[in-house]
Amino acid sequence: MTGRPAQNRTADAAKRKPKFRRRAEARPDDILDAALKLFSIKGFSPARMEDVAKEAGISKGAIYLYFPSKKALLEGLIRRAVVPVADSALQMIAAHRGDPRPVIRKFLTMVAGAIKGPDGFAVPKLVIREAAAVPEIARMYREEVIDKALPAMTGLIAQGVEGGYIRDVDPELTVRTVIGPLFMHVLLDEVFGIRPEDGLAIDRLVDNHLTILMAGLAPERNGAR
Amino acid sequence: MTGRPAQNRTADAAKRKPKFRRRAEARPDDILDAALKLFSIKGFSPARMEDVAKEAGISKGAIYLYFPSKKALLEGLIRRAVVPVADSALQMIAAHRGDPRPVIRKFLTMVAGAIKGPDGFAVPKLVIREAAAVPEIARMYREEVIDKALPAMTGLIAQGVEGGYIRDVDPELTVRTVIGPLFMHVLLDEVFGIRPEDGLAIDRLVDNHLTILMAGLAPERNGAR
Amino acid sequence: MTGRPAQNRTADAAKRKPKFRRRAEARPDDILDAALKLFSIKGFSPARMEDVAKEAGISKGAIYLYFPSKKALLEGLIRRAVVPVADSALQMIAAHRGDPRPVIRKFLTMVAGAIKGPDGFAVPKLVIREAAAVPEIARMYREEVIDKALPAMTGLIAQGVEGGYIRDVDPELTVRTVIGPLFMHVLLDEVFGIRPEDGLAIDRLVDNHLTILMAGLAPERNGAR
Amino acid sequence: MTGRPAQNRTADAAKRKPKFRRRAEARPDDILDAALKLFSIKGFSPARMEDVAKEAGISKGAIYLYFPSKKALLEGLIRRAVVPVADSALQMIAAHRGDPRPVIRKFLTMVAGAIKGPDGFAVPKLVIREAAAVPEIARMYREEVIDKALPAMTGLIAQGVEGGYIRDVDPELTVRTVIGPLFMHVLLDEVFGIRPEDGLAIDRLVDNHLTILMAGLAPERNGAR
DNA sequence: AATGAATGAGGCTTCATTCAT
DNA sequence: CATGAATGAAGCCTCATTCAT
Repeated sequence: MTGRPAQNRTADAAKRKPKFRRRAEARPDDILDAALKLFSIKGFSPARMEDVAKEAGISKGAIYLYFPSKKALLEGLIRRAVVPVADSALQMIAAHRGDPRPVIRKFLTMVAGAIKGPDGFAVPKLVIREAAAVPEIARMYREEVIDKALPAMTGLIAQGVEGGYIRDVDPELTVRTVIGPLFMHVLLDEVFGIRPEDGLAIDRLVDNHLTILMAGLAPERNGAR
Repeated sequence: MTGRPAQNRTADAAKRKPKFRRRAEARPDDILDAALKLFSIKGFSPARMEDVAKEAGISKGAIYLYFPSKKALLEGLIRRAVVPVADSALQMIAAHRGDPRPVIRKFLTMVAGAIKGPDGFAVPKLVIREAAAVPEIARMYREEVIDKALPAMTGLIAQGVEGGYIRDVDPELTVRTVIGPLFMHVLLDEVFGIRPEDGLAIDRLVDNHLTILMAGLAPERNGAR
Repeated sequence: MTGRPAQNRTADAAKRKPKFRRRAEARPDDILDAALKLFSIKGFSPARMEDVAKEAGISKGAIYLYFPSKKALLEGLIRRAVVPVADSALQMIAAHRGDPRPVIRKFLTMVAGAIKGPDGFAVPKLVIREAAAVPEIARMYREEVIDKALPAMTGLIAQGVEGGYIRDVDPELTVRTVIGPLFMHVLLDEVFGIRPEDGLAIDRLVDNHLTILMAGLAPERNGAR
Repeated sequence: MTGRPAQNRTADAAKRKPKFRRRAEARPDDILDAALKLFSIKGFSPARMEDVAKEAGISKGAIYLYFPSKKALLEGLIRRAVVPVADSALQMIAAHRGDPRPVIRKFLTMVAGAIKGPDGFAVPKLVIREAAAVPEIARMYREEVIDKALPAMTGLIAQGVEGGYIRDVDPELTVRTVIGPLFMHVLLDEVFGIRPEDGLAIDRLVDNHLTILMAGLAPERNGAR
């Protein structure tokens, strides 16, 4: 759950290519954009440095002016995407008091928004794919994203249970129920191309999920079950 | 959501190797076991045929007696895992009439059981990883698993809504809410090593999720919303 | 001072090449022969593995079946050449008692013989060239050859001085006078193509050198100097 | 046997670099100094132009303002070192009449002096290393140094023999006996780090060698041998 | 004149695949 | 059937050289 703006410098670079030599400016970012694209399409290992270079509008060797190795490219990719997440959304959650359900609603909406953009899910998907082979990126992503987001949500739910806003559930496991559906929705789309007829429909997904979730988390009326 | 019955011949083969010449039958399955293991650990592309051979207790060349290429190994892997799923569980679902919620409960429990075993999630994870690079396996898995399971569940929910057993939700999207949490739970475990303190706890996860889910799907008491 | 027989398997291999695949036998030695040749001609760094392979009559990849890297090839080269030297000639020297001058004569003749063959000096020359860049080979050659030969000669001379067979010289430095000329002779030939009109004439060189050396080492007649 | 007068501007340049922009003159010499240092340490081929530039305190591109290629750098190096030798010492030798042994003594002392300085042997060693790969430098060094020094010494000895100052030896081969030990001494030091306990001790080496050499060259007393 | 970013040919090494045994 | 030596295409990375600034 991250995403990155990724300005399309790539296209511009391609146009300027006719010139024999080019000049510096935002090269590392261009390269990371290109790498993200190709690693996403072909996977880290099969993607060729030459293709990344071409996509970035530079030469093979130029990449090594900014990144010492292919693996460093991957790590740089994750690192760049991971930084902004850290503090932005989570303050809101951790600081909350009172009924946590509006916060949950806001959180899911926010995540949905981040994912909707083009390649909004590219980095997480890449992490999932390559985590087994490149443990560093799994660790980095875990430490910077998961280990911050998950406890925040868990705490929010725990506090909701204590405050009587939420039925007596296991907070740690309930987090899966909260975000799992959103995750699954995107994965079905990204991996198998499975999506509702009217496009990604991520807003409708969140709405539908929230309807069920809120009812499901609501404290039992009297004691019925 | 599959798993592979394929008994762990791998380990046995390795043990017997030094002694007796390996048995002549069941070779392809041994190879697929080895391939699954190595593709899971290192990824498809970085895994070497030689390692697969060693893991299977045979020679490099012997693999090619049964599989024409590395890619065929991957496809064979998916195909093997995919076949049994097809018909087993889904009949139950498609055939159902009446309150669908017990079926949902049974379904999730069943899937949880399949995943719990060692490498019960290996194949789906492999599909997720390699789908972008090897479209064939994405297609195959989609056609054989997803396109059977998803509509079955969707129909079950739709019918539940019609029958008044389930609140008025979008069946297609609700499927994500039903199975997403289970999926997320396993992925957190497999990719990041994140799991509850008492182990995978997949049964507790299902219990907790079902509690929320059933309450969330229950028809509104009178008509409020 | 070493040399190696180096049977010309190379040529034969070339003839057999028309066959698509070849069989194993003395492959590592063939490869070392080829490597020695090419490293000698072009130097270690500029020599290409592909050329070594071609010279050896095999494919690029086949080299790596026997040697893990280019550097290992160089080290293997030195190691192979170095082993035989160790014990052969030096026993004679170390064991000697009495007038050492006949032994010196024998020693120089022996070394001259070893050098005379084709490429008899190839390995030492390679060591000299690459020692600065690949310290391992310098160390290996030093430990296996120099550190055995030099002390043996030094001891021989020291004992000759003590026994009154040799004038009062510094044994450690005199070793340079004993073998330096032979060394210089070969180097002039190998590096600059400078040799007497009648070919390498190494026997004549030794004769001439011995004449001077023996007179030079002889104890002073009465006491003059 | 040469050495290079070229004052060690290298070290100075490095020190001044951070402060003032470097002086505009004498750049080529700085570059050659840097090149000599790096070629000596790593060898011609492995040494990188960038490192040479850094060592010289200038930029990569600046080298190409003075030398058209890496090879030209090597050749320039040799050429610079070679010029002074040509005329200086050899006049003395060629012009000599009478007993040549004092001249030999003077010559060896002179060469020893040239070698003693830091890197006094760097160029010859470089020539030896790269001669096989870059024939131009071998030829140049030969023509400018060897072909001048060797015949001069040969002639000196020949004349000594004719004049009865030296025993009846082959002048061409005797040259090896005269200078070989000095050469060997330095090579043992430079290549293998082998030197007498009290340092290079090149003066003692020359003394010891001369003792033997003079006695060895002296005409036979009456006829004994 | 000087810089150093950029290029791209080329080298080492890997590994899927073949095939002689 | 099985083996594993051998092949050779291909990938990562280096670095001499160029040239826009």
